Amino acid sequence: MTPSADAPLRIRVIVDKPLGLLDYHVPTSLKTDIKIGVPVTVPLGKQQATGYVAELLSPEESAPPEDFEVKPISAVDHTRPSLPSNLIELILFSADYYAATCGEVLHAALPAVARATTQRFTITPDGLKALDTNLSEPHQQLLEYAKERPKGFTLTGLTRALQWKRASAGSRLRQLRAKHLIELTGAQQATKRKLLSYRRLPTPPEGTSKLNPTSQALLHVIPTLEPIPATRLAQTHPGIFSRSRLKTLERHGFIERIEKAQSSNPYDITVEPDVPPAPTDEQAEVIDVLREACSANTFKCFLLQGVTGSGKTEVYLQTIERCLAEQRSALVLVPEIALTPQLGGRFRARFGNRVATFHSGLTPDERRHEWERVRSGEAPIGLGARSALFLPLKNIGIIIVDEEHETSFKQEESPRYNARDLAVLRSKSEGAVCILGSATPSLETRANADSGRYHHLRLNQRVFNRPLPPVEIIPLSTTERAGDGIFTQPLLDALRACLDAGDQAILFLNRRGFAPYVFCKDCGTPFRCPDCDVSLTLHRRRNCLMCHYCGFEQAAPTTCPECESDEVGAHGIGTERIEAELKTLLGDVPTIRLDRDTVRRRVDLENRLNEFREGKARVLIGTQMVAKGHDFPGVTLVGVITADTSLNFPDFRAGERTFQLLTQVSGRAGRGDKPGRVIVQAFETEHYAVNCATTHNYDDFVIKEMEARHELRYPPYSHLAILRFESEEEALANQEANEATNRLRTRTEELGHGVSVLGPAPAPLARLKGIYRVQVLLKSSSRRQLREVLSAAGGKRKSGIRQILDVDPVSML
DNA sequence: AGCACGCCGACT
DNA sequence: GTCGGCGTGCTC
Repeated sequence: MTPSADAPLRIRVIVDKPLGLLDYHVPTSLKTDIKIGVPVTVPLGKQQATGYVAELLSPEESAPPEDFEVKPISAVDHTRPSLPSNLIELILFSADYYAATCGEVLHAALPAVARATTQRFTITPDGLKALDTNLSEPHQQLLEYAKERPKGFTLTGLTRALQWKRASAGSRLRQLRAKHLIELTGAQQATKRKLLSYRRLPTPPEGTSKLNPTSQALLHVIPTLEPIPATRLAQTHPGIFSRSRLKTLERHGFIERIEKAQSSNPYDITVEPDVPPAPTDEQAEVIDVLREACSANTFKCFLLQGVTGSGKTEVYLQTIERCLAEQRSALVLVPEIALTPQLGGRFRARFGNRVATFHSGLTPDERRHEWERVRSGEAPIGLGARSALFLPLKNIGIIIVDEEHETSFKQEESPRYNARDLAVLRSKSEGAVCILGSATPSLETRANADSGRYHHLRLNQRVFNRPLPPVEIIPLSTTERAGDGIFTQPLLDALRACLDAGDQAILFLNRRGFAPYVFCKDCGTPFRCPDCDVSLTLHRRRNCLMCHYCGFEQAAPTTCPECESDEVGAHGIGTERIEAELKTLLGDVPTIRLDRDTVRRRVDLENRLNEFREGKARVLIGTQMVAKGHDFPGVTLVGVITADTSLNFPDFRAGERTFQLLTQVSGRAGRGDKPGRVIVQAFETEHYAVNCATTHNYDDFVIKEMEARHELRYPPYSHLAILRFESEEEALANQEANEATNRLRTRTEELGHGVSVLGPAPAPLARLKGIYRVQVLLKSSSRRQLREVLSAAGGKRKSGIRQILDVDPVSML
């Protein structure tokens, strides 16, 4: 029975604040507009907040509450788009599952697009007069800042510029506003600017010769077909770009200005349409199965396990094609690091502007435009990292998670969601097909495939039947070393042979800097980070010691601060040291180093990888950055300097990570016409994570690793949650952790549940950025029981301490 | 997140 | 004595 038209309507709203659902009632006049997903403006304390309708309560459910007053919503916000109800549902579920507020999830889900408006402030005439009067120093600074910005400024901008805490910046702003020295001038969307794009006109006007050479050059980098945004031109051709030059070109009729960008993904604007290649027999079989599942219109989850180079992307493309043909949309999630224009390029080549891509290189304008293209249905394919999970797609037919084992799908701040797991859930609630793709599936996913919950598909052959490269394993403990001991003789010989043959090589070590341990040779004192529980790494190029966790930096010492000895030693190997040693051993072989020290932004990575691909260097030295997804046809040798660096991490997934990394990096060899070769140096040559990677034997690895997990009751044989307490005061952190543990233990006993409460214990990184970290680990074979126990976790809020709940953690550190 | 309330030190 | 700084708590 439908509620009568005059019955009071009560709703629950997700506001764009870190809060839970809030109740409001709807004035009769607004009733007809109210549906799930509709944007509304609501009174919240003294202010107006923006939010979305999440629930319509039936009259029976909406008994007037005792403890608060239900206010009416102010208005339906017609300036912002509605969200599809399936997205609202996903947000509510995620908040509940990961113990976050739905406001936080909303915030993470919407790219500053349909979100709240940013308030802009300006100085008033009174404010200008008040400068240099007897105001407090911070107030003076604030007014100075405001004076410089007649167009207005935001709280965030102010906070950043003056390096204040947000809270104090806010209260100072409020104080000045109360005195009418600052006023609120607008609450428009922060990015109101139009995206200016330019297109070269096919018929140039008379008198081309009048242009100076620079303008000529600029003219020629402007495409004739698709307009290119001015911002992009500025980035790609900083030498010849200038705003006035563009204006001149426009005035003389060489180019035209387009205000609303037609192609919103200027990043890879020059992609040529491709023709789907004929799939291999193996691919064809898999594509058939997946297409059939898509046409069935019901939820089904697949694990697509394909060795590196087996052509998973082509399988995705051809399966999506079927979905689109059936008028359904597609969502593709890729790990952060793989978010290269390359993959986006392949999708755009196949599907043109039906793809909306999201990566960190987009400006807010572009991001917002892509989001709107998805929402309006113009782009039925959404491609992006983690947060793309929340794209407002309607009628989803397929969700693909590529490299599903990657840990970057898990957000390491609240809301601590795992996009891979939520992808499966979203597929289920949409009746869509889900594909989890990987060469080395996570143990969790593998277990689901083994149990039959997921359907297991395999691609065992590389395209063109290229063999996987043979892997030789060299024991570091017994093999003769060359030079200062980084290279064993066999690896050095292989490297020389590779270079002599005119080929390229990759050297991999998962550790940057020169040496990870620095100490006094006389008294043995190690150099440690003053704020973290880790040792400092020597960076020789920058001549400093660095903490890789907090960024602390100090000049490289020449004497020991304890005993004043001038014998300071450095132990261990980092990528920087490999580069130096290579110079010693091989002379002037051109090398490229790839790690966080040499690659700051995505474009750096792209540029360096391109340089290497084009043969500008012979050896590529790097951390895990070199391991992921790039094709280097010229590479015939991959050398792993120390395979077991990541094996000794105090995390039960250390073995899995090591295996995955080794498999990935091995896959870089032999991707061209020449066969490849991989040499792995290791201390623990007998460890199965090393062993199985060298024999390309995922299945054996899984058997061994599953045994270990089973024995210790770790996932996939249990579900985990970590409750962590962080405080500058060690005692406080311990005390809170103890109290919480007692509450949790009492609860488990009361409920008679099979939930283990382990700890409290210092986190593996017991101190980080000056904060002590104590944690409790909860294990249970039943998710439901785990959740029930966790409900006892919440103590009362206390100052000086932060409590973090991490459901399904991917990192124990 | 923002905003108000309420408690402590440097000024009239 | 008050002003104004920042810590704590609440928002349907």
